[in-house]
Amino acid sequence: MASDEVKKVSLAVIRRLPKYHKCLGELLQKNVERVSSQELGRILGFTASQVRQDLNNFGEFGQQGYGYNVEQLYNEIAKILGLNTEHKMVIVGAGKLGQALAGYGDFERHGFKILALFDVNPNLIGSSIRGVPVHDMKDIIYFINENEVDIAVITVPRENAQEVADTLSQTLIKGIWNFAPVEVKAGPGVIVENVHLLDGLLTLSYRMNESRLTQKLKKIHEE
Amino acid sequence: MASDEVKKVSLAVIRRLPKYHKCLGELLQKNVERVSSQELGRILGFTASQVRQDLNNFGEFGQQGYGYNVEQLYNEIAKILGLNTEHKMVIVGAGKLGQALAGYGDFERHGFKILALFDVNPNLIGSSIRGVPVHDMKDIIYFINENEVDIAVITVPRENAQEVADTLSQTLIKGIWNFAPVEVKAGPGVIVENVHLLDGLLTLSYRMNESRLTQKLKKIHEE
DNA sequence: TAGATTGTTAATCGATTAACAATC
DNA sequence: TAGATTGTTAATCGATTAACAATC
Repeated sequence: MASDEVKKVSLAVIRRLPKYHKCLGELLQKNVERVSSQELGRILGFTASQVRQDLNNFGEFGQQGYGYNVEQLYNEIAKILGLNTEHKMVIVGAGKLGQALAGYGDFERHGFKILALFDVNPNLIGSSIRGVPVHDMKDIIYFINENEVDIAVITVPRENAQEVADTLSQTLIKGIWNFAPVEVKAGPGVIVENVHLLDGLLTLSYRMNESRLTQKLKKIHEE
Repeated sequence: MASDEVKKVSLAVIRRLPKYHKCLGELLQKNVERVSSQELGRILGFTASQVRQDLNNFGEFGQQGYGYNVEQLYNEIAKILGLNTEHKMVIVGAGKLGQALAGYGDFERHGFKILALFDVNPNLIGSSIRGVPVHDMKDIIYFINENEVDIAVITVPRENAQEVADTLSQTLIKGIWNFAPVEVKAGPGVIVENVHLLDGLLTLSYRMNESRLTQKLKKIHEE
């Protein structure tokens, strides 16, 4: 049964797809018509070889002697990323972070439409943030199922994050994007992407620390 | 000159360090005294072998027949991550995201002290957000140098991000944590960590799309 | 001492890079 | 046609896993 063996695409490749997508979008903006794997690699800091290997995971998008058509490749990658259909999102937690994400235009621009925020705070319920209404947390299950919401963003405090994920797992939601600093689990068929903001800061701190040490070592050596 | 060859630690290892740190912190909280590489790996989803390899990049922290002392290892990793000294941060951009980060307790808890927010908006300048004052962007160079600020967080709109990074490069700042959706560059000696929020969302979208396709394929096959 | 578990070397696996025939 | 650049196979490189002697 070799025919339906799904060639698993590695996470490393997947995490590069948004970079290609963004870069091609910028080229498109500049009215660039075609691009070679070499040029694309140069811009992104990848080798031409890697660019070709990456893209060939998904199909043959190029043409020998020509390269890749920017618009076509942009659209192909959008399709691979699932950006050809509009996604409907809700944000759970209407605190500062929830509000920040609700106002972040980049999401809408890529077809992620934010329908509502949800919160338990009666002072927030009924208000609206940059045109996005804040609803009562009590109504979330009904709302998600009724509006065929795809993706829920969790921006509640750590203590409540798993509980929210459990509630969401009872709905028709397909993806959870979690900003609370815990690894939340969801029901089967629900894809979870955990964001670890602190990790990025600690990595920065490590690199600052390391560069300081390296400089110190250099100095010692020069003496 | 083999003696000062710095064995470069791979990025993959570095990005795991915050996970070890967090996990050990939780074990410490639970008063667990010792932990084996096997147990630590089990919790984090790594192999015991990988745990030992990772840690041995930085020293010999364990003891045969015993494992690792939780508190000691926690402190060692904190030191490696540069968490033994307090870091001073400022946030550039007092919009919703800047405000959200200013109120995020996890940073302080790990020794990252937020001294101030900076903005150009006269309505915000002079106010304070959860005890953190908002200053005029004009004063940022003086403030950073005077207060020996380590790290600057950029939460301004994309258009202004590089300009802010250029300004910061004129100061004694050591690290930049950039949330604007552009890859900012900084002067020599300044470490930059770019956060790509949208990338995470696109990766989630890809995985949702992929799982949908996989299920479709399965169905076709079953028929 | 005996059992456990490390640090470390060797084997395996996977991802990146190089090379080149195919072809536009 | 000649030049360019792909898709793809082979070679290399690096990271993960396995194995085991050292030792607490």
